[in-house]
Amino acid sequence: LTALSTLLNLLVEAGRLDLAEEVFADLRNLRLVPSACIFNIFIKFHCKAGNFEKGFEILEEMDRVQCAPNVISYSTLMGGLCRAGKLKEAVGVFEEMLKKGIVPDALAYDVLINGFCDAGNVNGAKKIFDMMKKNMCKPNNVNFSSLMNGLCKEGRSHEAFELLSEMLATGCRPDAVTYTILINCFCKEGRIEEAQRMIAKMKAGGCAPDIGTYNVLIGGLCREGKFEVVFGILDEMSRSGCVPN
RNA sequence: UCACGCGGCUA
Repeated sequence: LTALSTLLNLLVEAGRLDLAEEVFADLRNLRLVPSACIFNIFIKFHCKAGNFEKGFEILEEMDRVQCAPNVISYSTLMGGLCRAGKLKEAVGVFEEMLKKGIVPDALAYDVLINGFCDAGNVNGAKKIFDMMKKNMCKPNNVNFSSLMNGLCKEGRSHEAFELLSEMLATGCRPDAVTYTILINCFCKEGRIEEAQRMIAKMKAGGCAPDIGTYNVLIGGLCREGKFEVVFGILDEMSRSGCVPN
C-alpha cells in the first residue's frame, strides 16, 4: 500500500486523474481497504476534480471502515474547498474536525488563514491566528508568513512588519519566504531602497536569499528602471550558485 | 532515513 500511495499521489499531482481513477477502481475491485494515507490522496483527487461531495463521502467511508479521518484528511479537504473559493464550507469542515475531537495542527490552521486571506478577509485570518494561540498551538514561520502576505496584499504592510517583530520576539525564525513577502511589499510600494536594506538584513540574520527572493527584487528594480543594479544582482546570484530561471 | 495536508515572484 505504501508503493501504491506513492504512485497514486504522483498521478494525482501530475493531473493524470484518468489513470488515478483506474488505480482507485482496481483497489475497490480487489476489495482492499485503503490506508488513511490513500484515503487522503483520494480526497485530494476529488478536490482536484471539483467533486467536493465525493470528498465528504470519503470522510464518511473512513468512519465506516474504522479508519477514522485524521488531521490531514480534514486539512486536505479544507484546502481544496478554499482553493475553489468555498471558504464557508471549509470552515464547516474545520468545525466538524473539532467536534470529532481532532486537534488541529499549525498546518491545518494555516489552510484556513490562507483561505481567509484569499477571500479578502484578512481580519478573519487574524482571528484564526489568534485562535491557534489561544488553543496553545504555537504559530510557526509559515503561519506568520501567510498572515503577513495577506496583510501586505491588502496594503496593510505596517501590520505585517509588526508581525515580524512579534515573530522575532517569540523566537520564531523568518525564512527566505518570510523575507521575500516583505521585500515584495516594499517593491510594490516603490520602496526599492528599503527592499535592498531588507535583503541585507536577511543575510545578516543568516538567511540566504533564494531564487524567489531574487526574482522579486529584480522585478522591483526593473520597474524602477535600475537595470545596472539588476546585472549586479545576476552576478551575485551566479556567485552564490543560485541559477536564474 | 520511505508515502498523504500549508506560505513568497511567475511575464
